[in-house]
Order: sequence, then C-alpha cells, then structure tokens
Amino acid sequence: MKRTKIAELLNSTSSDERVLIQGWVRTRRDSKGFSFIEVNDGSCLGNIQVIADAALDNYEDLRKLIAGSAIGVTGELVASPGKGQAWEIRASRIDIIGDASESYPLQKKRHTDEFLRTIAHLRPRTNKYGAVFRIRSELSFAIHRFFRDHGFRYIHTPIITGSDCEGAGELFRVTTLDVNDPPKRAGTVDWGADFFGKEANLTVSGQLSAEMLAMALGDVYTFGPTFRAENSNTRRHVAEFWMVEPEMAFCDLECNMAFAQEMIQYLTTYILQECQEDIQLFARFVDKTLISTLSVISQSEYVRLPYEEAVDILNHAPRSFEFEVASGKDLQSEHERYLTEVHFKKPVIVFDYPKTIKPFYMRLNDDDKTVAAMDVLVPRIGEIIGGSQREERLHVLEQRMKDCGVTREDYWWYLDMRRFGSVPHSGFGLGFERMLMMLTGISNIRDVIPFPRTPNSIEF
RNA sequence: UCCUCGGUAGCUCAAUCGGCAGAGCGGGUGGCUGUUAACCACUAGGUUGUAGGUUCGAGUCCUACCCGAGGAGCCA
Repeated sequence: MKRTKIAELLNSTSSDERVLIQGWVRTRRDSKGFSFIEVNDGSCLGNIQVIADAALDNYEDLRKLIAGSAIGVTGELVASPGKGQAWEIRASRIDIIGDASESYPLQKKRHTDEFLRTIAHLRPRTNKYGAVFRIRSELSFAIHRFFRDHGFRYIHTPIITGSDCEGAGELFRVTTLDVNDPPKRAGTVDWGADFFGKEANLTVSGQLSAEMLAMALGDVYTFGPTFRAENSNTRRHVAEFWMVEPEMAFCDLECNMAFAQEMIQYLTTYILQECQEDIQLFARFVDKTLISTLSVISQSEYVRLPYEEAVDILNHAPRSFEFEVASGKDLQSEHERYLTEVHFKKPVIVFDYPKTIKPFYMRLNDDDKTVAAMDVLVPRIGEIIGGSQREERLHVLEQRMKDCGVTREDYWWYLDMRRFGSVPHSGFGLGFERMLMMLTGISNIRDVIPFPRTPNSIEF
C-alpha cells in the first residue's frame, strides 16, 4: 500500500477507510484501553493523531514508544471527536520501523537554538527547523519560477575558480599538493605543479562568469553555493552560503534597482501565500511583528537614496553614532539600521557610492567620483542585496583595474568581452540565507541552513 | 581578529556573605484518564567546561586555556 503524506490527510474533506502513513513519533499519551500517538512525517508542520487500541497485537511494544521512533500506521481516517484536530487515524496495524533510544535529545518543550545547533542532525525534526527547511525549499522554487517567468536562463558558473582576487573577502584554496611537503621553486610553493597548473580557489561570486553568459543569452542568473574564508563571527555570516545572482544585458542601474525590488516583493508574497502555516509559527513564536514587516516589504515602494543623501540624513540624525558618518567612508551597520529601522521604516536602496570603496567592475558615473553601485538594505538584516551596473567601456575598465591594483592578465577574458559588442549591463547578488532570515524572523544565519559552516565549526 | 557576557543532571535553570548541589521537563516504574506541552505518585540521574591557585572549606574568589552567544570589522 502506498503511503499518504500527513499534509494531505490533514486537509482531507472526507473520511477514508484505509490509509497508510509513515513518520516519526512526536509524542504519545496513554489512555484507558488505548494510546494516542502523534506522528509527523515532515510534509507539514502539523502532526496527525493516531489511536492505537489495546487490541493491537503489539500494543505492549507500542506503549513503550518514545519520541523520535519511526512507525508506519495503517488504519481508518475518521473525524476526531477530540479538540485540537479535525482528523485522526484509528489504527488497524502499527509497524515499528525504527525504535528511538531513550536518549533521544528532543523533548516536547522548547529548546534553545544554541543547543539545537549541537544536534544539527536531529533539529530538522523540530517544528521550527522543519518549518525553516520547508520554507527554504519553497523559496528556492520561487526563485526559479520568478526568473523563468521573466525570461531568464539558469546558468551554472564554476565553483572552482582561477581568478584569485575578485575583491570579495578571503578565499579558500583548492589544491591537490601535499601540504606537508609541497613542491618548491626558488623557495616558494610551485603552484605550476598543482592540479590546474596555477593557484585555484573556491568561488566567492559567479558574477564575472555570469556577465559572459548575459552577453549571449541576455538575461541570466546563477543560484549556487559561495565560499568566503573571512574569519567572521557574527549572526549574519557563514563561510559557505547560497547566492542568487542575476545578470542582465541592456540594463542600467535604474533597471537593476527596479528589478531587485520586484524580485524581493515577488518572493516575499510567494512565501506569505504558499507557506502560511509555517510562517504563522514564526509570527507567533519568533517575531511578533513578522507579518506587518513582511507586508511593508512586499507592498511598499523602496526608498531610493543616493549615497550622499544617506550621509546627509545620518549627519542630521537626532542621535549620535558610535562611528562617525563621513562622505567617502562606507556605511556602518548602525547607520544602515538607522536608515531602515528608524528613519524610513522600510527597505532602502542606497546607490551611487564613492568609487574608492567599491570594486573595479562597477560602472564609473559621469561625476568621476561615484560608481553605479546599489545596496538593498532591509530592517533587521541590513544588506540583503549588493549590486551594480557593470563597467562596459574597455578603456575606463582598464583604468579602474589599474587604480584598484588588479592585474589585467588574470582578467584578459573579462576585458576581451568589452571588445566585442559590449553593452550596458547590470546585476546583483542576493544572499539566500539572509532572505530566509528576513522571511522567518530568525536572527542567526546558522539557523536557516541545515549544516552551517563557520570558523572552527564543520561538524556534521 | 577585537570587545562584552556566559558555561551547574540529557534539556531549561536555581543555589543568599565562600559553608550539606536543587527544581521543572525528559527517562524508568506504578496509577488515572478521548488525551493533546495530559495529570498524580515513586525512582534513577552530577569530575559544577578544562588545568592550576587562594582557603579549614570553592559552583561561588584569582590565573590561564577551551567552548558558546551578542556586538564590531568584512560582506551576501
């Protein structure tokens, strides 16, 4: 007999004489002559209540079931006489598929996130983490659907890269050399003897590759893992995370900003509609203001704020900051939070940053001082998107690389593209986990990815 | 990497001025009951993060280290 998912049964409109469910015991209560077993199979937040009658031939074993055990239940789906659930299953047969030991660490009470991180292999079985990972899946799907509906092509850019200085954080080296005894040449490691014949690293961004595909397919996007070896210890950083990077030909900064807003709003609306039950859990237990926050994000127009105006607002703010606000310096976390949480109380897109604090590939504005960069800042999370219009003019790009100390030889193909039908184009990177934090109200990024990688932590 | 705070039973926490290491939950046993974070009774469970030190006596004070969290920087 084929198993039915619990999500389907809980949404039933009629009873059913014979169903099979398989899942894990969340809790069990005894009554006179029978036992209530609540089972969850991960298909939805809710459990289904199973009535195990004492007449079942393995009833003595069933009475010893504890949370975490895996069982299969065959029985009749009937309207529940009790309060708290519409349907329940009167079991005619219950198979114990996998017993759980009494040391099963998950209890029916609330656990701290810190403790659950130490049992990351089991935490998906809790209500909260089950909900996060279902939303994570739905958000992934929504991203593909959004881009497909907008005529974008999904592309795969390399995970291992030979570009050694893309300007975004520290890199993880990839090598097959014997680290204890590497081949040397003139006293230093001979990378020419390594697998690729030169130094290789894990990618920090698929952008430069994506630009090449955008120059052929028009509108493209990547959605894949990204690696940063930065020694960051914050609730917003992990060493391995997923990033969505659209790249659009014939698109300027204005077009880029409009698209970024449309995308965030589409995704937020999608999750609010498709994951109502799971989102409600976060609205109730994690962040009481979640629904209203997400309404603002999904419906209101985002503030467009030139960098210089942002500095101006901050300088005139009726409060002081720990770090001074000065034109030419990057905005600090506290400044971003003031703009989104206090001053505007909604997402803010800051654009036209000083060229001195941005990488070489961003397009130089006519003022020769700023570049066509933009950051989308949202309340509580801070920067969720970083993007720009790319420099499509060969001579300007060459000059910028020189100014930024980037060696042209490493990017010959990137420059070469500017010789053959170069067009204005733009793109951005959306932090997938940060988007999940925004959608769920979860405050630590380690709790929206199943097995987080952070400095000194690669368990599981 | 820097700053701040924390580490006591499987989990969440308490322990007064330095004076017998406790509770709830979870586990086990028994009872009761269409229950639903069920309830009642009993019971087992501890190298107080690690290593030193001060003291008649250290969970408590001192030193070093380890681990965790929050903030900062870096960024998505």
